[in-house]
Amino acid sequence: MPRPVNPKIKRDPEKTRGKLLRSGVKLFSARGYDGVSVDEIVNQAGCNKRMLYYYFGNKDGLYVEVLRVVFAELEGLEVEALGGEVPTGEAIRRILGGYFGFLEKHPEFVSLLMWENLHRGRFLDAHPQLLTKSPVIDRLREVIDRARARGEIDREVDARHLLVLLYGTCFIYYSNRYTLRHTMGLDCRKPAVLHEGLELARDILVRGLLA
Amino acid sequence: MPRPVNPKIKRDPEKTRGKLLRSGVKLFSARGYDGVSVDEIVNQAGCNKRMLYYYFGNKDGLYVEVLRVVFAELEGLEVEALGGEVPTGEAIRRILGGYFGFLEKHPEFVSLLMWENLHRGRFLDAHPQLLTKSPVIDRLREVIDRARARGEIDREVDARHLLVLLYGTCFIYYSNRYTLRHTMGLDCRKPAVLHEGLELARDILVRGLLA
Amino acid sequence: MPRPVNPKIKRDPEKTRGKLLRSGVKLFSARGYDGVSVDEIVNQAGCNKRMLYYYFGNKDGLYVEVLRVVFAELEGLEVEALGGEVPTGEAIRRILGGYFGFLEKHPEFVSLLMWENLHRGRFLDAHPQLLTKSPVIDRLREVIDRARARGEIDREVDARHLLVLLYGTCFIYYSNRYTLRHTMGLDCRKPAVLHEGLELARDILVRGLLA
Amino acid sequence: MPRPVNPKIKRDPEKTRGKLLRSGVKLFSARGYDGVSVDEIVNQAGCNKRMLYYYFGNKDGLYVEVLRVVFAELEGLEVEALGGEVPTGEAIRRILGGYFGFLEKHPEFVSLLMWENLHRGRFLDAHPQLLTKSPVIDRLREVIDRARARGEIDREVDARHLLVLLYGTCFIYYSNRYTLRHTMGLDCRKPAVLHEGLELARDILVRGLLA
DNA sequence: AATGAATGAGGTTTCATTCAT
DNA sequence: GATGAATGAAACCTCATTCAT
Repeated sequence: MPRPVNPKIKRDPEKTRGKLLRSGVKLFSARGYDGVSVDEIVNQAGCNKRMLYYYFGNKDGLYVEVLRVVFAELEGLEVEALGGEVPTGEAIRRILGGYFGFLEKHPEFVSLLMWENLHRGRFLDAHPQLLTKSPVIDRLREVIDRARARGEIDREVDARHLLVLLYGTCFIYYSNRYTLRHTMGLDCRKPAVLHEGLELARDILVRGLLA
Repeated sequence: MPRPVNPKIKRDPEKTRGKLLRSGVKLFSARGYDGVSVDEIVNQAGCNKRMLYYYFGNKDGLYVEVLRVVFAELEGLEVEALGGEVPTGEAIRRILGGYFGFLEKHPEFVSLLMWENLHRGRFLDAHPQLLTKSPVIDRLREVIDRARARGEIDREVDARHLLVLLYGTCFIYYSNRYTLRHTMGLDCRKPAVLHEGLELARDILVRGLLA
Repeated sequence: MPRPVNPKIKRDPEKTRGKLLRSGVKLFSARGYDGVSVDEIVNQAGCNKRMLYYYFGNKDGLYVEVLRVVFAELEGLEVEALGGEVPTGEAIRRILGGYFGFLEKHPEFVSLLMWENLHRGRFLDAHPQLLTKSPVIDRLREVIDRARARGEIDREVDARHLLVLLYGTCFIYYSNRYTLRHTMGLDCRKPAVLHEGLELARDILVRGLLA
Repeated sequence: MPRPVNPKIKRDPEKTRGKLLRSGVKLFSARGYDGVSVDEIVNQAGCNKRMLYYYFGNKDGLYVEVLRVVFAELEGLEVEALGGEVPTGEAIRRILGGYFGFLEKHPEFVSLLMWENLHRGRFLDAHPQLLTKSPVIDRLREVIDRARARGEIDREVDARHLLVLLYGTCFIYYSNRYTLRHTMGLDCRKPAVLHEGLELARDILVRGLLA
């Protein structure tokens, strides 16, 4: 009598590795490197503790992979929409809208970026390829150049600093979500509040650049 | 007969408490709640471990005191400069300059605020008085009202969102110091870079508001 | 009603440290650094695991202290008996007897010396003061000089190599106790066997030196 | 129809087994049973961990095979040179020279013998055939008998103890290589030092036996 | 007010071994 | 004959906290 094929596939390397990685993303972004124990990660992943070391070497190794995966989400930030004949104001509006949308959709990105800054770039310095130069900068520089050629902008504008201005305007709504409630009385979990912030930023920054 | 006061006071409660508090500020801001051990704090403070429990109850207690002390530094943020007849543009310029100056002088404030946001306001929720509403908001509202009355501003502007815009513009240069190096190629430790950022922000935001 | 004085003294630092040290001597000599776990040591010492780290820093720290204590037993090896007017042959006999007696009384010394040699002097290189130059060498050199002056020895004899010869003759009976049973059929646990070895060594080495 | 033999043999059982064995010899002799992990052995052997269990059952099994191989090297110790008409003094000189040469050429033998003694013959007791009685003893007994018959030796000499004396004299230079540097100031890695030791031993032991 | 000694739980990592293919 | 995946136990060490003085 032939032994029936076991329907439970027990050995599935990619699945185990993937579950560990997803648990890592979730927990590390929520509580930071020091706030998460290896035990918690493997419990959440539903696998043996030894497997983490098998696939990632150690806790650091998993953390680096988590950063790699989450920071790679940046590639999903559309930048093509800036090319060609887009009017300058519209370009600025699109960048701001793009950042708000991206940060809204990727809270783990916000958190991990903050953890990394608090750790003084501890892991980024060891693995510089994890976070590369933003491709938006070059597009923004083109936008600025075109606008200056057309006379819409009447002075020199450093694309890097302008981008930081745009980015910081959006980032604060997600990074400081909890303290803004206390200091500004704004509940940044409400879509309406975020929308108000985005629209004010669009209004002022477009005017300010083109004035 | 009263015991004569020993001129050599060996026990100096305030000194010990103060040293613990300063060690806590330094270490908690640098490495966060989970990244610091009680042993490290008392070693840095040069006192016995038991003293921490004597003065602050436990690790949490010290942490809360650290937040209290550091967040209280906000009171040093001069806001009087906005009163009276300051022109609108100048007011915006002063707020931006004030934030840059404050964040530059209080790196522990930046860090602890970030830790607290990453912890979803864990300690702030339990101790709401640690971080109160910014007094700048009301001053800014007055500035806006005056400007609208004079016709310098031709639309409704929410003071809270405007302040977030101003604040976020400054905060990003300190909170994301390490990742901006990778993504924007900006070294925010250099005074010149910070100065460029401040001036661009002043230029664009003043124009944008008054346009 | 006054609370009676607790007769059980619970806090006795020197006792705890001492028990840890004695457990270390016993276990490390019996099974080597790698063969013993911290848990075993503290169980044997009857104290908490944390105490080992409190008193010795880590496993290495305890091991070094163990070496220090056991190697210091060498100081008990009497060397005064060689001074003065002792005849040359008697001096050699005394050294051999002294070594046999010492090794017999200090089996942990034999073991730890062997472990250390197998580890290529790993700990000794880091702590050279643990094992200093044998004071017997100088005494033996005097013995040789006197004997040469008297004409009892008719050639140059290097005291260092002569001492190794004496020492090796004794040491092998303790270091190779288990394999000598297989290769030579000698049970070195029996006092009679050791006595035979000592007497043959005395006979041959005294004759050989003075011939 | 017979399946044609594949000329490219990918599976080479003896090669894998041999590599594991050589890795075992190298690592076990250098760091002892407890100091080596199965992972290290298979990494050094360049094969899969499962292979160790396939060929040797478990870690113990490999260790026993390692002892077998290394202890079998003893057979290479020439003893024929003692036969026949060799003068007594020359026989002693040859045994000493033979031991020095053998120990020099087989450092793993020295180490594994020491590990085994430190483990109180743990593996030898379970596998007594690993280390058999030295054939040199019988030859030495013949030498002694002949010498006594010729009147060169004027007293009873136990061949076993004499051989331990010869052996211990040589062994100490290799077993205690590291501690002799500290206690005697002798660097036993230098050929000149070993040569001095051998010659002094020859001088004294031949004289002492024949006196 | 201040201290050194002590604790149990939990931290990260490595161990020898076996499973399923 | 050979492999990568998986496991539970145990390794060394650190944690926040409390006790007895």
